[in-house]
Amino acid sequence: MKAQSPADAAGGQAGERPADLALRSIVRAFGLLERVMQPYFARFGITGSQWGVLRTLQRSEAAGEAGLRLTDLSDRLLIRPPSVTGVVDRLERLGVVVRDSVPGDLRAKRVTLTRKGRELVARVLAAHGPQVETILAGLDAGEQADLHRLLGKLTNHLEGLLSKQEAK
Amino acid sequence: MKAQSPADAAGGQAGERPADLALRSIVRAFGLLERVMQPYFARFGITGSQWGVLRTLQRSEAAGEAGLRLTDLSDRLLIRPPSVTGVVDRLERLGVVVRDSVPGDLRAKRVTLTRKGRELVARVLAAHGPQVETILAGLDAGEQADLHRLLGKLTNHLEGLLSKQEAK
DNA sequence: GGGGTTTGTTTAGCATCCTAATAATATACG
DNA sequence: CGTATATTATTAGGATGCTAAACAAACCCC
Repeated sequence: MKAQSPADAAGGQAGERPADLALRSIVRAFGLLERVMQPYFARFGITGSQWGVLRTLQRSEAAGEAGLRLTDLSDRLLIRPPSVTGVVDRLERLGVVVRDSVPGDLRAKRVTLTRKGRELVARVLAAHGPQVETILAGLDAGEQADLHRLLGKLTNHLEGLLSKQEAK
Repeated sequence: MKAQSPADAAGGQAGERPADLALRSIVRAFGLLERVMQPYFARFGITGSQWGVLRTLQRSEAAGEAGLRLTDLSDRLLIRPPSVTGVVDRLERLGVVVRDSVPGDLRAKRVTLTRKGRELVARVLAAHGPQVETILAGLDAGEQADLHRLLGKLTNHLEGLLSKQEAK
Protein backbone atom coordinates (compact mmCIF):
# COMPACT_ATOMS: atom_id res chain seq x y z
CA MET A 1 0.00 0.00 0.00
CA LYS A 2 2.40 2.72 1.22
CA ALA A 3 -0.23 5.45 1.23
CA GLN A 4 0.81 9.02 0.46
CA SER A 5 0.73 11.53 3.28
CA PRO A 6 -2.79 12.90 2.55
CA ALA A 7 -4.17 9.46 3.23
CA ASP A 8 -2.94 9.57 6.81
CA ALA A 9 -5.85 11.45 8.27
CA ALA A 10 -8.36 9.07 6.73
CA GLY A 11 -7.31 5.61 7.77
CA GLY A 12 -5.00 4.46 10.49
CA GLN A 13 -1.40 5.54 10.01
CA ALA A 14 -1.23 8.50 12.34
CA GLY A 15 2.45 7.92 12.85
CA GLU A 16 4.27 9.28 9.86
CA ARG A 17 5.52 12.64 10.98
CA PRO A 18 9.27 12.99 11.54
CA ALA A 19 8.84 13.01 15.30
CA ASP A 20 6.85 9.76 15.29
CA LEU A 21 9.30 8.09 12.97
CA ALA A 22 12.25 9.21 15.06
CA LEU A 23 10.65 8.03 18.27
CA ARG A 24 9.79 4.63 16.89
CA SER A 25 13.27 4.18 15.48
CA ILE A 26 14.80 4.85 18.90
CA VAL A 27 12.58 2.25 20.53
CA ARG A 28 13.24 -0.25 17.79
CA ALA A 29 16.99 0.29 17.74
CA PHE A 30 17.18 -0.15 21.47
CA GLY A 31 15.14 -3.34 21.33
CA LEU A 32 17.45 -4.81 18.73
CA LEU A 33 20.46 -3.64 20.67
CA GLU A 34 19.30 -5.50 23.75
CA ARG A 35 18.78 -8.66 21.77
CA VAL A 36 22.28 -8.51 20.36
CA MET A 37 23.96 -7.60 23.63
CA GLN A 38 22.22 -10.10 25.86
CA PRO A 39 23.89 -13.23 24.48
CA TYR A 40 27.18 -11.35 24.45
CA PHE A 41 27.04 -10.58 28.17
CA ALA A 42 25.72 -14.04 28.89
CA ARG A 43 29.05 -15.41 27.66
CA PHE A 44 30.59 -13.79 30.71
CA GLY A 45 27.87 -15.00 33.05
CA ILE A 46 26.40 -11.54 33.60
CA THR A 47 23.56 -9.37 32.31
CA GLY A 48 23.65 -5.97 30.68
CA SER A 49 22.50 -4.27 33.88
CA GLN A 50 25.18 -6.01 35.87
CA TRP A 51 27.77 -4.86 33.37
CA GLY A 52 26.48 -1.33 33.83
CA VAL A 53 27.27 -1.51 37.52
CA LEU A 54 30.65 -3.16 37.03
CA ARG A 55 31.74 -0.69 34.37
CA THR A 56 30.63 2.25 36.50
CA LEU A 57 32.55 0.93 39.48
CA GLN A 58 35.61 0.35 37.35
CA ARG A 59 35.51 3.91 35.99
CA SER A 60 35.08 5.32 39.45
CA GLU A 61 38.02 3.27 40.67
CA ALA A 62 40.16 4.41 37.76
CA ALA A 63 39.26 7.98 38.71
CA GLY A 64 40.66 7.37 42.18
CA GLU A 65 37.36 7.21 44.05
CA ALA A 66 36.94 4.76 46.90
CA GLY A 67 33.82 2.92 45.76
CA LEU A 68 30.33 4.23 45.09
CA ARG A 69 27.28 4.33 47.30
CA LEU A 70 24.09 2.74 46.02
CA THR A 71 22.68 6.22 45.55
CA ASP A 72 25.65 7.19 43.37
CA LEU A 73 25.05 4.13 41.21
CA SER A 74 21.39 5.02 41.00
CA ASP A 75 22.21 8.49 39.71
CA ARG A 76 24.79 7.37 37.19
CA LEU A 77 22.82 4.46 35.81
CA LEU A 78 19.44 6.18 35.68
CA ILE A 79 17.78 3.50 37.75
CA ARG A 80 16.01 3.88 41.10
CA PRO A 81 17.64 2.85 44.37
CA PRO A 82 15.50 -0.27 44.89
CA SER A 83 16.63 -1.57 41.51
CA VAL A 84 20.26 -0.97 42.41
CA THR A 85 19.80 -2.96 45.60
CA GLY A 86 18.71 -5.98 43.57
CA VAL A 87 21.48 -5.83 40.99
CA VAL A 88 24.14 -5.33 43.65
CA ASP A 89 22.68 -8.24 45.64
CA ARG A 90 23.24 -10.57 42.71
CA LEU A 91 26.68 -9.20 41.93
CA GLU A 92 27.62 -9.73 45.56
CA ARG A 93 26.32 -13.29 45.36
CA LEU A 94 28.56 -13.74 42.31
CA GLY A 95 31.45 -12.53 44.41
CA VAL A 96 32.45 -9.69 42.10
CA VAL A 97 31.51 -6.77 44.38
CA VAL A 98 31.19 -6.16 48.12
CA ARG A 99 29.26 -3.71 50.26
CA ASP A 100 31.56 -1.78 52.59
CA SER A 101 30.45 0.66 55.21
CA VAL A 102 31.10 4.35 54.72
CA PRO A 103 33.21 5.91 57.51
CA GLY A 104 31.26 9.06 58.24
CA ASP A 105 27.74 7.79 57.53
CA LEU A 106 26.11 4.76 59.09
CA ARG A 107 23.22 4.83 56.62
CA ALA A 108 25.31 4.52 53.51
CA LYS A 109 27.04 1.51 52.01
CA ARG A 110 29.85 1.70 49.54
CA VAL A 111 30.09 -0.83 46.74
CA THR A 112 33.53 -1.84 45.52
CA LEU A 113 34.90 -4.39 43.09
CA THR A 114 36.57 -7.49 44.46
CA ARG A 115 39.69 -8.95 42.86
CA LYS A 116 37.45 -11.40 41.08
CA GLY A 117 35.32 -8.49 39.93
CA ARG A 118 38.30 -6.62 38.55
CA GLU A 119 39.38 -9.69 36.64
CA LEU A 120 35.91 -10.05 35.18
CA VAL A 121 35.82 -6.41 34.11
CA ALA A 122 39.21 -6.80 32.46
CA ARG A 123 38.01 -9.87 30.61
CA VAL A 124 34.89 -8.11 29.34
CA LEU A 125 36.78 -4.96 28.39
CA ALA A 126 39.20 -6.99 26.31
CA ALA A 127 36.32 -8.16 24.15
CA HIS A 128 34.37 -4.95 24.33
CA GLY A 129 36.04 -2.81 21.68
CA PRO A 130 35.52 -5.27 18.84
CA GLN A 131 31.97 -6.00 19.99
CA VAL A 132 31.00 -2.34 20.01
CA GLU A 133 32.57 -1.86 16.60
CA THR A 134 30.64 -4.82 15.25
CA ILE A 135 27.38 -3.48 16.58
CA LEU A 136 27.89 -0.05 15.10
CA ALA A 137 29.49 -1.28 11.89
CA GLY A 138 26.33 -0.29 10.04
CA LEU A 139 27.38 3.34 10.42
CA ASP A 140 30.69 4.93 9.45
CA ALA A 141 32.61 7.02 11.97
CA GLY A 142 31.04 10.27 10.77
CA GLU A 143 27.55 8.86 11.08
CA GLN A 144 28.33 7.52 14.53
CA ALA A 145 29.44 10.99 15.55
CA ASP A 146 26.28 12.52 14.07
CA LEU A 147 24.14 10.02 15.92
CA HIS A 148 25.95 10.79 19.14
CA ARG A 149 25.48 14.51 18.61
CA LEU A 150 21.75 14.21 17.84
CA LEU A 151 21.08 11.90 20.75
CA GLY A 152 23.10 14.13 23.05
CA LYS A 153 20.90 17.03 22.09
CA LEU A 154 17.79 14.96 22.62
CA THR A 155 19.12 13.71 25.93
CA ASN A 156 19.64 17.25 27.19
CA HIS A 157 16.11 18.13 26.22
CA LEU A 158 14.73 15.04 27.96
CA GLU A 159 16.66 15.82 31.12
CA GLY A 160 15.02 19.22 31.11
CA LEU A 161 11.59 17.65 30.74
CA LEU A 162 12.31 15.21 33.53
CA SER A 163 13.45 17.79 36.02
CA LYS A 164 10.25 19.75 35.39
CA GLN A 165 8.25 16.53 35.73
CA GLU A 166 9.87 15.65 39.01
CA ALA A 167 9.63 19.15 40.43
CA LYS A 168 5.87 19.11 39.86
CA MET B 1 40.73 14.97 31.88
CA LYS B 2 39.59 14.22 28.34
CA ALA B 3 42.64 12.14 27.56
CA GLN B 4 43.80 11.89 23.99
CA SER B 5 43.33 8.58 22.29
CA PRO B 6 46.81 7.19 23.09
CA ALA B 7 46.06 7.58 26.77
CA ASP B 8 43.06 5.29 26.59
CA ALA B 9 44.95 2.06 26.83
CA ALA B 10 46.75 3.24 29.94
CA GLY B 11 44.15 4.32 32.43
CA GLY B 12 40.43 3.86 32.60
CA GLN B 13 38.47 5.67 29.93
CA ALA B 14 38.28 3.03 27.25
CA GLY B 15 35.01 4.47 26.01
CA GLU B 16 35.76 7.53 23.97
CA ARG B 17 35.71 6.32 20.42
CA PRO B 18 32.73 7.39 18.28
CA ALA B 19 31.20 3.92 18.45
CA ASP B 20 31.30 3.84 22.24
CA LEU B 21 29.89 7.32 22.52
CA ALA B 22 27.11 6.52 20.09
CA LEU B 23 26.23 3.31 21.87
CA ARG B 24 26.09 4.95 25.26
CA SER B 25 23.97 7.79 23.95
CA ILE B 26 21.41 5.33 22.61
CA VAL B 27 21.16 3.56 25.93
CA ARG B 28 20.94 6.83 27.83
CA ALA B 29 18.37 8.37 25.49
CA PHE B 30 16.19 5.30 25.76
CA GLY B 31 16.43 5.30 29.53
CA LEU B 32 15.33 8.92 29.70
CA LEU B 33 12.60 8.25 27.19
CA GLU B 34 11.16 5.52 29.35
CA ARG B 35 11.17 7.78 32.37
CA VAL B 36 9.27 10.48 30.53
CA MET B 37 6.79 8.15 28.88
CA GLN B 38 5.91 6.04 31.89
CA PRO B 39 3.95 8.70 33.82
CA TYR B 40 2.31 9.69 30.56
CA PHE B 41 0.93 6.21 29.91
CA ALA B 42 0.06 5.82 33.57
CA ARG B 43 -2.44 8.65 33.12
CA PHE B 44 -4.41 6.25 30.91
CA GLY B 45 -4.00 3.33 33.28
CA ILE B 46 -1.66 1.41 30.99
CA THR B 47 2.06 0.81 30.53
CA GLY B 48 4.26 1.47 27.53
CA SER B 49 4.30 -2.20 26.59
CA GLN B 50 0.54 -2.39 26.77
CA TRP B 51 0.31 0.64 24.52
CA GLY B 52 2.60 -1.12 22.07
CA VAL B 53 0.11 -3.96 21.78
CA LEU B 54 -2.92 -1.69 21.57
CA ARG B 55 -1.37 0.52 18.92
CA THR B 56 -0.31 -2.48 16.87
CA LEU B 57 -3.79 -3.96 17.04
CA GLN B 58 -5.32 -0.63 16.08
CA ARG B 59 -3.05 -0.32 13.04
CA SER B 60 -3.79 -3.84 11.97
CA GLU B 61 -7.49 -3.19 12.30
CA ALA B 62 -7.22 0.01 10.29
CA ALA B 63 -5.46 -2.01 7.59
CA GLY B 64 -8.47 -4.30 7.42
CA GLU B 65 -6.93 -7.30 9.16
CA ALA B 66 -9.07 -9.39 11.48
CA GLY B 67 -6.95 -9.33 14.61
CA LEU B 68 -3.41 -10.54 15.19
CA ARG B 69 -2.13 -13.81 16.57
CA LEU B 70 0.22 -13.71 19.53
CA THR B 71 3.03 -14.68 17.19
CA ASP B 72 2.27 -11.73 14.93
CA LEU B 73 2.44 -9.42 17.90
CA SER B 74 5.70 -11.03 18.94
CA ASP B 75 7.22 -10.34 15.52
CA ARG B 76 6.03 -6.77 15.27
CA LEU B 77 6.91 -5.75 18.80
CA LEU B 78 10.26 -7.52 18.94
CA ILE B 79 9.35 -9.42 22.07
CA ARG B 80 9.22 -13.18 22.56
CA PRO B 81 5.95 -15.09 22.60
CA PRO B 82 5.97 -15.78 26.36
CA SER B 83 6.20 -12.06 27.02
CA VAL B 84 3.29 -11.38 24.69
CA THR B 85 1.21 -13.89 26.62
CA GLY B 86 1.71 -11.90 29.79
CA VAL B 87 0.94 -8.49 28.36
CA VAL B 88 -2.16 -9.78 26.58
CA ASP B 89 -3.30 -11.48 29.79
CA ARG B 90 -3.27 -8.14 31.59
CA LEU B 91 -4.93 -6.30 28.73
CA GLU B 92 -7.63 -8.93 28.69
CA ARG B 93 -8.08 -8.49 32.42
CA LEU B 94 -8.50 -4.76 31.76
CA GLY B 95 -11.19 -5.63 29.26
CA VAL B 96 -9.59 -3.85 26.30
CA VAL B 97 -8.73 -6.91 24.21
CA VAL B 98 -10.05 -10.47 23.79
CA ARG B 99 -8.56 -13.72 22.56
CA ASP B 100 -10.61 -15.20 19.71
CA SER B 101 -9.98 -18.52 18.05
CA VAL B 102 -8.60 -18.61 14.53
CA PRO B 103 -10.90 -20.44 12.05
CA GLY B 104 -8.38 -22.59 10.20
CA ASP B 105 -5.93 -23.25 13.05
CA LEU B 106 -6.80 -24.71 16.42
CA ARG B 107 -3.38 -23.85 17.87
CA ALA B 108 -3.56 -20.13 17.24
CA LYS B 109 -5.45 -17.40 19.05
CA ARG B 110 -6.30 -14.08 17.56
CA VAL B 111 -6.22 -10.94 19.69
CA THR B 112 -8.68 -8.16 18.90
CA LEU B 113 -9.64 -4.86 20.50
CA THR B 114 -12.92 -4.63 22.35
CA ARG B 115 -15.12 -1.56 22.11
CA LYS B 116 -13.63 -0.39 25.36
CA GLY B 117 -10.19 -0.98 23.88
CA ARG B 118 -10.95 1.09 20.81
CA GLU B 119 -12.16 3.92 22.98
CA LEU B 120 -8.99 3.79 25.02
CA VAL B 121 -6.81 3.83 21.91
CA ALA B 122 -8.74 6.84 20.59
CA ARG B 123 -8.25 8.64 23.87
CA VAL B 124 -4.51 7.98 23.89
CA LEU B 125 -4.10 8.89 20.23
CA ALA B 126 -5.79 12.22 20.82
CA ALA B 127 -3.05 13.13 23.28
CA HIS B 128 -0.29 11.37 21.45
CA GLY B 129 0.69 13.89 18.79
CA PRO B 130 1.43 16.73 21.19
CA GLN B 131 3.22 14.37 23.57
CA VAL B 132 5.53 13.05 20.86
CA GLU B 133 6.22 16.59 19.69
CA THR B 134 7.08 17.63 23.23
CA ILE B 135 9.45 14.75 23.65
CA LEU B 136 11.30 15.45 20.43
CA ALA B 137 11.14 19.21 20.73
CA GLY B 138 14.86 19.21 21.44
CA LEU B 139 15.46 18.48 17.77
CA ASP B 140 14.11 20.36 14.77
CA ALA B 141 12.33 18.51 11.97
CA GLY B 142 15.50 18.11 9.94
CA GLU B 143 17.38 16.66 12.88
CA GLN B 144 14.50 14.32 13.63
CA ALA B 145 14.66 13.08 10.06
CA ASP B 146 18.45 12.65 10.31
CA LEU B 147 18.06 10.71 13.52
CA HIS B 148 15.46 8.50 11.93
CA ARG B 149 17.67 7.88 8.93
CA LEU B 150 20.73 7.01 11.03
CA LEU B 151 18.81 4.74 13.36
CA GLY B 152 17.12 3.08 10.41
CA LYS B 153 20.49 2.27 8.96
CA LEU B 154 21.69 0.97 12.31
CA THR B 155 18.52 -1.05 12.71
CA ASN B 156 19.04 -2.75 9.37
CA HIS B 157 22.55 -3.65 10.35
CA LEU B 158 21.41 -5.03 13.70
CA GLU B 159 18.73 -7.12 12.06
CA GLY B 160 21.43 -8.63 9.90
CA LEU B 161 23.55 -9.42 12.96
CA LEU B 162 20.57 -10.95 14.71
CA SER B 163 19.58 -13.24 11.89
CA LYS B 164 23.15 -14.53 11.77
CA GLN B 165 23.12 -14.92 15.55
CA GLU B 166 19.89 -16.89 15.49
CA ALA B 167 20.89 -19.03 12.54
CA LYS B 168 23.98 -20.15 14.42
C1' DG C 1 -1.55 -43.10 5.91
C1' DG C 2 1.69 -42.51 9.60
C1' DG C 3 5.96 -40.93 11.89
C1' DG C 4 8.86 -36.99 12.45
C1' DT C 5 9.26 -32.11 12.35
C1' DT C 6 7.56 -27.50 12.75
C1' DT C 7 4.52 -24.03 14.64
C1' DG C 8 1.60 -21.55 18.22
C1' DT C 9 0.83 -20.91 22.87
C1' DT C 10 1.51 -21.43 27.57
C1' DT C 11 3.95 -22.47 32.08
C1' DA C 12 7.91 -22.11 35.17
C1' DG C 13 11.67 -19.69 36.89
C1' DC C 14 14.95 -15.84 36.86
C1' DA C 15 16.55 -10.82 36.32
C1' DT C 16 15.06 -5.83 35.78
C1' DC C 17 12.56 -2.13 36.47
C1' DC C 18 9.07 0.57 38.87
C1' DT C 19 6.26 2.89 42.99
C1' DA C 20 5.03 3.02 47.83
C1' DA C 21 6.14 2.26 52.31
C1' DT C 22 9.66 1.20 56.26
C1' DA C 23 13.62 1.76 59.02
C1' DA C 24 17.64 3.96 60.43
C1' DT C 25 20.72 7.71 60.50
C1' DA C 26 21.96 12.76 59.59
C1' DT C 27 20.99 17.36 59.45
C1' DA C 28 18.62 21.69 60.40
C1' DC C 29 16.48 24.82 63.11
C1' DG C 30 13.71 26.80 66.61
C1' DC D 1 18.61 20.37 73.24
C1' DG D 2 15.30 18.22 70.76
C1' DT D 3 12.00 17.87 67.40
C1' DA D 4 11.14 18.07 62.34
C1' DT D 5 12.92 17.17 57.93
C1' DA D 6 16.00 14.93 54.61
C1' DT D 7 18.85 11.21 53.09
C1' DT D 8 20.19 6.19 52.45
C1' DA D 9 18.96 1.75 51.88
C1' DT D 10 15.72 -1.97 51.97
C1' DT D 11 11.29 -4.60 51.58
C1' DA D 12 6.87 -5.57 49.31
C1' DG D 13 4.30 -6.11 45.30
C1' DG D 14 3.41 -5.46 40.31
C1' DA D 15 4.76 -5.46 35.25
C1' DT D 16 8.28 -6.75 31.40
C1' DG D 17 11.49 -9.23 29.47
C1' DC D 18 14.17 -13.57 28.79
C1' DT D 19 15.22 -18.94 28.15
C1' DA D 20 13.85 -23.67 28.56
C1' DA D 21 10.45 -26.93 28.42
C1' DA D 22 5.68 -28.76 27.76
C1' DC D 23 1.67 -29.38 24.97
C1' DA D 24 -1.35 -29.51 21.08
C1' DA D 25 -2.17 -28.98 16.36
C1' DA D 26 -0.55 -28.62 11.65
C1' DC D 27 2.57 -29.96 8.10
C1' DC D 28 5.79 -32.87 5.39
C1' DC D 29 7.40 -36.54 3.24
C1' DC D 30 8.32 -41.23 2.37
